[in-house]
Amino acid sequence: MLHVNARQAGLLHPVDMDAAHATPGTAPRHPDKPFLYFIAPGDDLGEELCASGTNQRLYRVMDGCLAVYHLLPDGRRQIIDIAGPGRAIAGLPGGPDGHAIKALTFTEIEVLDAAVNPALAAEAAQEALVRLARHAMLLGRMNAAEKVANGLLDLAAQFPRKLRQGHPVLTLYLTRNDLADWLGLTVETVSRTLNQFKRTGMIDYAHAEIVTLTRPEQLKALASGRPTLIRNTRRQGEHA
Amino acid sequence: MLHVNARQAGLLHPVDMDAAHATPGTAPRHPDKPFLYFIAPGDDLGEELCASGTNQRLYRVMDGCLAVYHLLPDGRRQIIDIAGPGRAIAGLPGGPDGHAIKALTFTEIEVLDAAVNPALAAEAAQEALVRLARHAMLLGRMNAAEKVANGLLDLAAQFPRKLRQGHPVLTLYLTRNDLADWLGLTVETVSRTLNQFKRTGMIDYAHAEIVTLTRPEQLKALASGRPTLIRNTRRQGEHA
DNA sequence: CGAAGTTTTGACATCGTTCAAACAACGTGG
DNA sequence: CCACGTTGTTTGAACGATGTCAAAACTTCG
Repeated sequence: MLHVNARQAGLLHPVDMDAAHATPGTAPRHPDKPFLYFIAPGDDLGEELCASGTNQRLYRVMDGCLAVYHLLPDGRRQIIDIAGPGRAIAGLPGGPDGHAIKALTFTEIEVLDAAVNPALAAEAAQEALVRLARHAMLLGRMNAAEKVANGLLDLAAQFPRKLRQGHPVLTLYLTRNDLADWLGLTVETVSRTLNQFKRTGMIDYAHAEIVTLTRPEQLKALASGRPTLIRNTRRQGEHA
Repeated sequence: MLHVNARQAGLLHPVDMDAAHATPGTAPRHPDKPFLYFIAPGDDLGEELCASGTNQRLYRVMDGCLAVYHLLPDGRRQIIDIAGPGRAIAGLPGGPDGHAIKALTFTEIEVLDAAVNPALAAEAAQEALVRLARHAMLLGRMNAAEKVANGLLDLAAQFPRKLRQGHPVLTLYLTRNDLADWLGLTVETVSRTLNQFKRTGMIDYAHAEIVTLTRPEQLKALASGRPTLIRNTRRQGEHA
């Protein structure tokens, strides 16, 4: 039997393996019409798919998980956004400033031409902007615990989830490494923070990739950036 | 005689003081037509100006400098973008996720309705997205020196500048505090980094707000995130 | 001159990174 | 079914970059 681990299969979302294994990189046959596409975990949406010439592409995630990221010549990586089912993201025209997009699990996307769907394109840009601005706040002004709390809540909101004993259960399509590159931390710090959350009872997990949010309210309090009652001494970026 | 310091007046850009002092917050009389507007340093573009009802506003900076920022309930601030002459930025509809915009010097803007200029709106959104993505990389994956180098080069590119002895001269409309909130650092670190750049001859300044880039190439090298020849040991966010 | 705000500098603390190693999960090939 | 390699996660110990706190030096301006 073919083994597929929780992260890849998503547990909640079994996929058609044959379709998922279709080689990516093949240009859609009818670029003007919606086109369904399957991507395997780890695969990049290549240049061909990302932007063909001048006309900008739009991707709607039907199922699975995409990561939009940038690389430094150096090798450092920053994941700009994580997109789950329902999200539409724009493939910026390539070049040095063009971002790359990668699937974190078996993912089904709909490929559209931005010129054909200006309204959807505008909406996608708007949402990306709002999310990125929030993320900049996170990257520039939050500490490790706040970052991880925000990350978990974002993922919980984006990915369909079951309740287990009344608590939201979340399948992480991101590895600790992905989380680190998304939240501007290192793998070790992410791991330590998650384990700290587990010890204090805010979350729970047996397998690294399946997390139960046992105290979402506490996570929300941490994530919100509200002043803590217990004397918040922080000064970084503080304004009267 | 009226005294105006270098930061406020911009030295290179004398402004009509009477016009500049016009009280902000007054709604444009013809929202559908381009409308010129003057803002004094420190003034926020209020709700009235930022977004009137459902129709989104667009601002084109004619002269001066705007900062787009977010606040945490906490008081922490993150400046999302700095916009100089020529830049067009969108005023997102208010609400908890709506950003605030503030003038850092006497600033003249043109107020447009996004619905009336969809092309310009799309272009502004696109540029904002590209810049924000770059900034996320900076915030999440760069050290203090790289951040400051990038900040200086960005400002040098955005603001009209003279050459002094062949070197670009830059008027900082941002205080050290603004720089810190933009780059995800503290005032002290910004100050120390700038002084370090001065000591090593990459930049020079007598007044804190007028900076000469004496070795732009070195700044660019620092800012680029290229692996240094002298054994770069960094590992954070690194990928083969 | 004196008050207020900004920048700089120093001493010290700390959070997050670095480095190293053990551990766990998974898949492959014998 | 088991040994083994690979990849991801966890943990510990030490270090260091950057934040924090405090105060002095400047600048601006009344």
